[in-house]
Amino acid sequence: MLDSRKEKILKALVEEYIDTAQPVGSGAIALRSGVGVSPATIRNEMADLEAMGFVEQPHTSAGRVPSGRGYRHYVDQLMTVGRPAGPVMAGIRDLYDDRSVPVRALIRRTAGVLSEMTEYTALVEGPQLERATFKRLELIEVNGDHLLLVLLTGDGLFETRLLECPPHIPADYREAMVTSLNTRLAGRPLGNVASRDLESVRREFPRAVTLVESIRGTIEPGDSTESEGLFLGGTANMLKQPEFRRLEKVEGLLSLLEQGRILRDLLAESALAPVDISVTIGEENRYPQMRECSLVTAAYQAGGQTVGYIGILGPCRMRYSHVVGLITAVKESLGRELLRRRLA
Amino acid sequence: MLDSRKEKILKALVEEYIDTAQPVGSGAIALRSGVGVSPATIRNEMADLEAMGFVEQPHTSAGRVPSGRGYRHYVDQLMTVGRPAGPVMAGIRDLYDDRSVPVRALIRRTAGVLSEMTEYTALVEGPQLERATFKRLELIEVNGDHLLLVLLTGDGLFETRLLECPPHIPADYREAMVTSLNTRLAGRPLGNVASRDLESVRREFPRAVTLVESIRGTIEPGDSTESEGLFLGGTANMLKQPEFRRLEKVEGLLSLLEQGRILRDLLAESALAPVDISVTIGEENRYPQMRECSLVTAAYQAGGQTVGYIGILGPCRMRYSHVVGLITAVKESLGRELLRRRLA
DNA sequence: TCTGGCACTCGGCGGTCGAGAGTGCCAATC
DNA sequence: GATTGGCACTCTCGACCGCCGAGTGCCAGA
Repeated sequence: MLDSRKEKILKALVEEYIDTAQPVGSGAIALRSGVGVSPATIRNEMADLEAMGFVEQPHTSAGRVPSGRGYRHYVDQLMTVGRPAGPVMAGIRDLYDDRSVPVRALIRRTAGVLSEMTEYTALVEGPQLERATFKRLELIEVNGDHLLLVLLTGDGLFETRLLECPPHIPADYREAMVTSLNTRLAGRPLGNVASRDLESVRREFPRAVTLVESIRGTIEPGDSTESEGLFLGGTANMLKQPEFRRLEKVEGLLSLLEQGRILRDLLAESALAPVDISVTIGEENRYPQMRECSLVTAAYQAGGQTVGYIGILGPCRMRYSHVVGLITAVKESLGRELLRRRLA
Repeated sequence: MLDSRKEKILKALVEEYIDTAQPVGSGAIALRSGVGVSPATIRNEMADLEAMGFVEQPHTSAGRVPSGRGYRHYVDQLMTVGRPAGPVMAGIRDLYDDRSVPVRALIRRTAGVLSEMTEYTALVEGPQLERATFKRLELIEVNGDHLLLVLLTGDGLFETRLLECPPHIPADYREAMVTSLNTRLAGRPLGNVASRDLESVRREFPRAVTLVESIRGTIEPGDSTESEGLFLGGTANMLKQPEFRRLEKVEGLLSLLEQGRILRDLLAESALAPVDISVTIGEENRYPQMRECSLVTAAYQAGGQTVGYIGILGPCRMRYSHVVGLITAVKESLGRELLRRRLA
């Protein structure tokens, strides 16, 4: 589609624009691209690129700016992604070397570090109950009328919830019920605990129906309208980008970032794509508030299973190659660490 | 200090400015204050108020704007705080009527609702381990080499942590150690678990020293650099305020809001004041990024004990009476709900 | 096919100007 | 003595204007 000189020019143009945030003129490209022709020739090529929809002119007699299509081509074909530099890799490793830090904190820190390293906004979702499998549950007596429910999952996560304990249930009756639940549900994905199983437990232990009901409420993930386990880092970084100097643009964006539910869907959805790292550019985004942004996402795995998602949100004029390299490194380290914590 | 007419004028001026965000002229006050004198008279009074430092003039021939001192006098002496309207109170009650929602989610929602109701930024800190007392701990065997530590506190909170289990400790030896810990620490504030007690347990059960060490790591609150349990709501609301139209002002502010540690200190510190509700206005704030903001804070109690803090951050031109009324209502409801959840 | 030259276009910047809002002061009035 | 209407003055803000510079498109020549 594009001959090699046009590719070089487009690449130089995108990278120059990423650096400067200013429309790029033919002179700058002549210097930077290394194609060795004069600005006049570049101008002709740029007119072609514009006709093909890869670049745009903010107004006559300004330089060119990459269009959505231009960024897309850059991301898909032109950019070269490298491994992050040594010190950066070291920083990522350091993040995960303290084994006593709880998973939550790990995820939170990951978001913080990613946002610092990129100067964009980072979104990291940690392991979620609804993607885990049931391993075992346990009820701990707290006092006469409260029980603490501890739910252990296959990947070493656990969830605890305080339950009101219906009176007059003997401890051994309760234990028997728990044992029954444990054998029936073992290995089940929590996303769809068959209500059939719960039903039979309920029938088997009629005196504990309300208790079973409470347990169901905990292990069946709710409407997930709460954004537990999703962490943002560097939301204020958006304000540093010159494209968001206009307040009205950034306001809608920041409001969107407060909607945990939407962000989670966004992450999960775009990371579904059959590629390692998914990049959604400008107008490709579903939400109008994000039309001037790009979102780079990836799922991370522990033991071959997706356990969470990572995303970086920045302006379309994002340092894609840097971000993609960084996410790749982080997703691997994070996955590895979670696998390491997985219980035998 | 101020005669009653000046007070009326100052009150009208502050309230008009809160409504309009524009410097207030003598005409507007003549209409609003109800003192029944002409604008010319008001002008004379305003000149006095300016000399006394209660109001300022952005430039000659503009209206007046309240100074920090003016706001202070308004908050301390002039404003009338009422109970929030019926529907608002109902909204607050609704927030807490579902007993199955975990405390974390309750706190998060509180922040969300407060920010919506005020259109400012809400900060809510939930009950913290370090302010709780030790009740009991329990170790649950997860598998051969992991234990789940469950720590119950006096106010019905609990904390769980996964520990690596040192090998070759018989279960009954471990249980004995737990029992010993439980009797020694019962009722202790977690903020300062005496290391003397831990020391004797360590001596008593020499084969479990590493385990005791892990437990100590959990129950002694860490450096609390993590901002667990602090929730923000409506940070994007700051951008709606006309005083933050200048990007550079809001950027530092939003960055500050990302520093959980600082916010927690701020909340705890300002809510220490010997009043129910503390108001910190503009220049009174320690951090320069907050010099154009006011912070209204309160501690909330359950059973006479402070368990957390609430704060509302907005522009100096804040609707103080509304905010104070709202915080009062919320802190009572929230405290009541947490007390209700407290274990017998 | 490439290049240098050249006329053209447009946004940004600084300066000027008039309108409008609100003041301070003064003399008259209650 | 307090209050008031009148009036000149000050200052901001938006509109308007012209200049400058960057960058283009096009063309003729290499």
